[in-house]
Amino acid sequence: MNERQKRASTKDVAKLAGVSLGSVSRVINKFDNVTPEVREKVERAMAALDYRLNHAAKTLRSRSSRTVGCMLTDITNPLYANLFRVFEDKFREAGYLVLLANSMNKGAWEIEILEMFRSRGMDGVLLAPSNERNPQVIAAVNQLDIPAVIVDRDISVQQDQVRFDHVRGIREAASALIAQGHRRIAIILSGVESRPMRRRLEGFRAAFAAHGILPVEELVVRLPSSTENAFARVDALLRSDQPPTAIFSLGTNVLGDVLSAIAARGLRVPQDVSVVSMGDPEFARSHVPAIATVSIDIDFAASESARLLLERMEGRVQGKPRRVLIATQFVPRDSCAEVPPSKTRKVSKTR
Amino acid sequence: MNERQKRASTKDVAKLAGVSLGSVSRVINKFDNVTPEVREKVERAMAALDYRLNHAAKTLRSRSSRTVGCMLTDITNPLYANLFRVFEDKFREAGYLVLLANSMNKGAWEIEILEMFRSRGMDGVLLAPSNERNPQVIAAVNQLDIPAVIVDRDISVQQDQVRFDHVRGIREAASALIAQGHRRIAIILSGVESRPMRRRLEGFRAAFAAHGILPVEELVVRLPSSTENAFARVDALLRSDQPPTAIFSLGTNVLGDVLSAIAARGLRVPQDVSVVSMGDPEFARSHVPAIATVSIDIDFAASESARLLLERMEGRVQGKPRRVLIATQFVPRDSCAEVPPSKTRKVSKTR
DNA sequence: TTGTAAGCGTTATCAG
DNA sequence: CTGATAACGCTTACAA
Repeated sequence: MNERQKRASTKDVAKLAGVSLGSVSRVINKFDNVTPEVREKVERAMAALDYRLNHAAKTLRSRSSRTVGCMLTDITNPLYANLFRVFEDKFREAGYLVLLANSMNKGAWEIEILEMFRSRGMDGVLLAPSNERNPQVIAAVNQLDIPAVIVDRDISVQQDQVRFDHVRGIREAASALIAQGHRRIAIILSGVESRPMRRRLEGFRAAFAAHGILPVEELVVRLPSSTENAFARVDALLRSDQPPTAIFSLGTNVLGDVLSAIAARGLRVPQDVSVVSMGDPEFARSHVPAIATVSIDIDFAASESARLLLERMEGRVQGKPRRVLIATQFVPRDSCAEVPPSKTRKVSKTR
Repeated sequence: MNERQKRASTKDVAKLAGVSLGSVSRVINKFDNVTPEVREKVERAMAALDYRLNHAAKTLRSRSSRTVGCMLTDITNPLYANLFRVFEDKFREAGYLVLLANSMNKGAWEIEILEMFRSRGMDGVLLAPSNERNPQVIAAVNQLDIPAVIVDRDISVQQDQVRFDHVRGIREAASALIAQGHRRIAIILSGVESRPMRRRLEGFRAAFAAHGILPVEELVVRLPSSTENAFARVDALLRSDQPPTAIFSLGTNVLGDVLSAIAARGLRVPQDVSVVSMGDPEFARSHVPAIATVSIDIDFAASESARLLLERMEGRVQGKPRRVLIATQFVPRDSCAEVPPSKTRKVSKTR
């Protein structure tokens, strides 16, 4: 790095340009009431001194950091990574910076992060607290005195919220499978107990209920962490006496594991096992056979969150919390088919 | 959110506690020379007023933001997401916050981000500029007057650098395949032209050179973006008159596509096609057959970067730039096998 | 339109 | 060990 010579301040610029501090500030902030001559003198001086605005001073004085905080569970989850990127883009356009903090599912960290957001003077925050049932976390969220938006959580707080209608998409998908004769349907859920997991299971059960039957509880698999490998679990299901005839792959990175486990046992999709995935990645579309999915428009969730938050931050909206519910949709594809007759009989025998 | 009552300052705390401003500051910063009584009075007052440190004021006065910047191409790339997370952890331990900025491969943004880092008073920065050949970006990096570490770039600047020895791992892997009789080896590279891509190709060519032969240029596939789907490209290769007998899958998300394309054509790994992947994800290990990989210890790169940067920031190290080269290694697994005799003949005919 | 000066909330430097 | 006071670099009234 270069020798660290003292950075030029507005005062230095004013002196060199032969104008006052106020004029420099007006030029920096693009005020109208500045004569072209003054503006040019200031700009010349700024260039000559390689002047940079000191953001801390600006924040201190103007009481706005032009920064928003973004608290997620874990950015290595591609869903969150996408959410962040779109959110960052929207705010960049609006002249804000986004500060990312990963809570890694730890309640204590979530509280710490919220403290930090306050201390650092965030103008607004986006929150996806994983500990949505932790009273201390809820209290900390409620005590926030800055605009906030909560993403896809069942948490009862006085802030704007954006949620996915997970139930509907999964219900549609499960219904379709049931209509195709499937009864032994496995569902692989990943991540900690939280809204997405809960709602997906709810939709799953609702589909069975609508057909007057019950899901097979042994086929409900909860992976403790979203990084956990699903291969062994799926493999075990497939080895059992009564293997599933269809599998919901609802974790972030589990589709590959599921397909790999199916192939490893010499089974075929969809002839032996039907598969439904989540989030509609490119991979699912190009796979042969194409994998049916429950689509989740994470980009839309991100931009809606950004919109709600910006409206609050800019004072364009006040009053009671708003709720946005984003639809999810079943996208049927070749990976789902009728249950093979032999398997149907086998199942009917046991019921 | 709650009603926004004016936040308490150190002055308020001092008044309520009946001590001076200086004493409050000493308590906050955990100085030794404070009597227990004073400390307790201050702490009580802070609690009563729900006092929060104003970070902007602290930064302005102390000339340290206790924040480091992290400029990456795109956090949705899992490799970068992991890098960030480990980096963030290390700095959190040291009492710093990490500010993430995605440059999305845009040179103009990279320059803008560097400006922003300066303006916001970063104490240090980690950079992985995608435009490593862009003179303006290089100039901007060189002009930084804060400690910096560059990650895995071929860029000639006066800063500490951490790099992977991509060449070696790929060379080992390619040599192993060549030794198994493979000649038509495809290599799928993703992302923009940059060090990782360049070096991997270099290692690939080096292995052929060592055996006195040349790679088949038509089998070198460059995917323009790291999000681009590789299925169609691999499918096209496999359909050709002279399909590859082995495939290097060196992009971040391409392994799934490669396996899927192979399976879609009814081919088997490794009997028909050998496969080598990159980065050693869990998925590769549990897949049947297990996928050979060129391992890349991204966590180690992140912690080494953090170490180098912290040493500079804390002034423990001065002087000329340091270079860390991190080994990559070929991990052979079942996905690689001898070329089937029929295919060997086919190739030998054409040479 | 421009200049002047106060003050944002902290830390740092002195005396006491 | 504690208190008073001057910065830090900027914005923002208000006065000229």
